[in-house]
Amino acid sequence: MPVGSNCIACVVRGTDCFCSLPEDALPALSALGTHLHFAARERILHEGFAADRIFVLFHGRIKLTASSSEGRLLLVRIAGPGDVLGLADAINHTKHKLTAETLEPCELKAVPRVDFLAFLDRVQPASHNAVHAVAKDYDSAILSARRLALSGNAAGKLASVLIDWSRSLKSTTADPTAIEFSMPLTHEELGSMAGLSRETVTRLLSKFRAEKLAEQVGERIILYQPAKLEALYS
Amino acid sequence: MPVGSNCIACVVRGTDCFCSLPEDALPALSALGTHLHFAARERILHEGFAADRIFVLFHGRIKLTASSSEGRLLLVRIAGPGDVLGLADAINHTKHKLTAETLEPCELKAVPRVDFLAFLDRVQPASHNAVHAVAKDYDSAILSARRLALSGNAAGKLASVLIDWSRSLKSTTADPTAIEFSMPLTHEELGSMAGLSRETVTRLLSKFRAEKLAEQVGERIILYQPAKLEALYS
DNA sequence: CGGTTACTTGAGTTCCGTCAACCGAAGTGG
DNA sequence: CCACTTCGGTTGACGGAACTCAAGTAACCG
Repeated sequence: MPVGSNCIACVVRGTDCFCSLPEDALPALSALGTHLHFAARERILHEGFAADRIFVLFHGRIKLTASSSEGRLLLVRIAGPGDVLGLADAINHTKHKLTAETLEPCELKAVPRVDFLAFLDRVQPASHNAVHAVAKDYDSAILSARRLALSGNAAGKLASVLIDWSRSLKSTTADPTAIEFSMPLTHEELGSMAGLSRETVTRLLSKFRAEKLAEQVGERIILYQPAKLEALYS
Repeated sequence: MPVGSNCIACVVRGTDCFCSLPEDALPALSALGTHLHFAARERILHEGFAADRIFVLFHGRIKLTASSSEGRLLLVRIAGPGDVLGLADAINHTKHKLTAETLEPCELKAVPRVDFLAFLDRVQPASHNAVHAVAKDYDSAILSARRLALSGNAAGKLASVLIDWSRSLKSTTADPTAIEFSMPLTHEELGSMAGLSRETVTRLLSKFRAEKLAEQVGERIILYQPAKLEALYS
């Protein structure tokens, strides 16, 4: 029973996870909200809609995007187990700034906004986790902005996406050797992370392969020379 | 004595201000840290350095920027009275992601990280304000990212900067008439907010003036037709 | 097998960054 | 007071990087 509606027995908890709470506070978290299941490609949050509840993600990955009225898309972050969705906007009582869509079947818990705020007031250490969770959203937003503004050219932007993604997986100190990981995104989605068109992503990945910098095999990415990729932006 | 080292008598407090605390919690805030004065163009925080203290801004404006090693610059936000600087990174104990530089002479209070964390634990309602403050940083980061990624062309990006700035001043519902406000930024700085070159900003402002959309007079900006400007992005 | 979705590659075009020259205002120092 | 510098703004010319359009391929699934 690794993951489930029972927060007390759940093993997802890590330093970076919202559910990391003192033992005696877990029952209160566990009692909150209702457990839900979503299929792949379903929308959880809708940009522009009122933030009347938050979601805690147990299992699966969810992409968070901003969109323009012309259909242009920006992929800000991929959320994983232990992440909270819609927290900042629930606390400020503002409208959602991002749309959330499952990439695969997902398990999550929905908590009405008012219940969650009451929980934060009641269980003191949970405030820590809330700040931490918002700070995590902040980090990814800053990372997106940096990438879009500071990476000189298209190659730099794409390299930045790949490197940042690899960093988000393991916190090992910069290793000079190859890194391989799963990245279940289409070129279109990669493009919307880097602010590039689908075609440009394809062309650049071909170029990276030709130069032995990185390669895409199925849904796995291999970075042969992370250092050289990093040198593309700076 | 409108603004000073005495938090209890200070009038800056507003809904969006970190210093908005219950009466009985103000003395604790007031007792924290040391009061400092900075001249214009001084650096308060340095990107990449350890976040060992936070700053509360009393008076003056401060620009928050990210920079690439090649000298490219992104201006993320202008902080004003009541804002907290470096909060997210202090809480996560990560390095600063932005550089802070005064635009004009500033009064602020420096609080060592550990003292501030202790304060958050001790004074419960302060956690609310902390989340709120981080959420504010989050908002501006998202706004930057949106602008850079979703505004189709240069005109849209610049229009987005102007409109967002005007929105940050007054929360009046969208008024169709002209808006005038002070914007003490050079074209260079405007460019680094929009991800544009200095020359492009000049050209676009000339174009906006010719089309009676907006005008820059000294350090004041007048938006004659906010609606048409908004139509340039979206 | 048809249909869909994603990827690939080429050709044409446009937008904006860069380079360059110039101007006016403000500040500096003798 | 005036020469000098600096900074910010303005405008023109040019070129290149990336977007768009288009056509075709590959993989997958009913």
